[in-house]
Amino acid sequence: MSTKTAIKSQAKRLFKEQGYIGASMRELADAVGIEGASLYYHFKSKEVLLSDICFELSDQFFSSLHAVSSVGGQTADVTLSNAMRNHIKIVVDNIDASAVFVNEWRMMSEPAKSEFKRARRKYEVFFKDVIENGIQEGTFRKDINADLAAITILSALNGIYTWYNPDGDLSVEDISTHLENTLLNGIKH
Amino acid sequence: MSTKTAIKSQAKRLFKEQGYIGASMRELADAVGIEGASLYYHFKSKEVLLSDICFELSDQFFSSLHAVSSVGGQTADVTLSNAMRNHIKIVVDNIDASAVFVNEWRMMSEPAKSEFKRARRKYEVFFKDVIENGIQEGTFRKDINADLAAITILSALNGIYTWYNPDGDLSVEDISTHLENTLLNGIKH
DNA sequence: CCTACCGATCGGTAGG
DNA sequence: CCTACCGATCGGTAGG
Repeated sequence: MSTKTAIKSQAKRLFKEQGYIGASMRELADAVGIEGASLYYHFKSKEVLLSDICFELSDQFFSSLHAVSSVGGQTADVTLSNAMRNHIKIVVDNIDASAVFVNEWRMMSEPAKSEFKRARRKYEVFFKDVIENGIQEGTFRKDINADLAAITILSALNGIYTWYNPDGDLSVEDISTHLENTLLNGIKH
Repeated sequence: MSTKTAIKSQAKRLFKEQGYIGASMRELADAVGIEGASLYYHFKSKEVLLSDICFELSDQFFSSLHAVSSVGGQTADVTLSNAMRNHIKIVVDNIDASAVFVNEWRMMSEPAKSEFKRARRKYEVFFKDVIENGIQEGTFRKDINADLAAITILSALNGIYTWYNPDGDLSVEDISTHLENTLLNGIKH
């Protein structure tokens, strides 16, 4: 693993554990095994490190949507289920980066911050549109607010990083099945 | 409003906007209209401010549970619905504090941090127990994982602070109805 | 609640 | 990738 990759990897962990501002560049350098000043050979600033981490994950989320929407002729519930499962897998495979993505993006300055917000909104709108299609198809109930449902679902999926234990006995498959069930079918009989 | 109350109120806003570590005591003092050093007359340290904010909201959540469980003879779906609605109202009425509660509690040091985690887990377990009761009653489906469902529901409810707009056209009642519907009944027909 | 102050630490740069 | 360094800012205290 290159030094640059090692820096990014440790940055994800430290930004998650102590927050972007709480984690110092010296501490990061220590974790990697170099001097503080040497970090600036690899990254122009602390903030570039933050935006790299956030947009790297954002790109993964959009790749997933691209894969999901390139499969045509599915009913909305299948499309939504696929998008959710992909999202869950990305979060579980990138727990530290997900925490940064969810919590620390606000610390970016402009114009990166606005770009990030636009991307995140676009992602939410994809989910909203799938749900709206499902309502028109008759797959989903017509009394639901598609935008609110999309945000609710994504909140629950993004929350996974707060409780997921990589050493626990829940597989990605288990989590996907249960969350999909709860959010799409509800818990009532 | 007393100075102490004003400090806490501004601290909620600043901790939300800039994170606990990113918000400085000088900035907080400016927002209140006093000198930085004067804050220490009202609060022993920055961290006491943080834990006060977190535990104040935690207390509100537990008061709500107490009210919910003192009403006996309800089926689990009604109990869960009441607990969810109360939770949503507390979040919406305390948007800034909710952001701190969800994101910044990790910055507390021991023993407050462990105490906070225990309280939060106890709260989750209440939800889990209600769901388990509902499964045994036959109110809820028996193939759901009660603990996972509880955490999923609370993730979605806690996420409200990230998108709720106090000046928007969604009332607390609207939000409660839609989220309850989505999470308890699912979005499928 | 203020003035005056302090040691510690921060992100970042110069020059090699 | 390191040594040496810098201005700025931090949370907090002393004494009034």
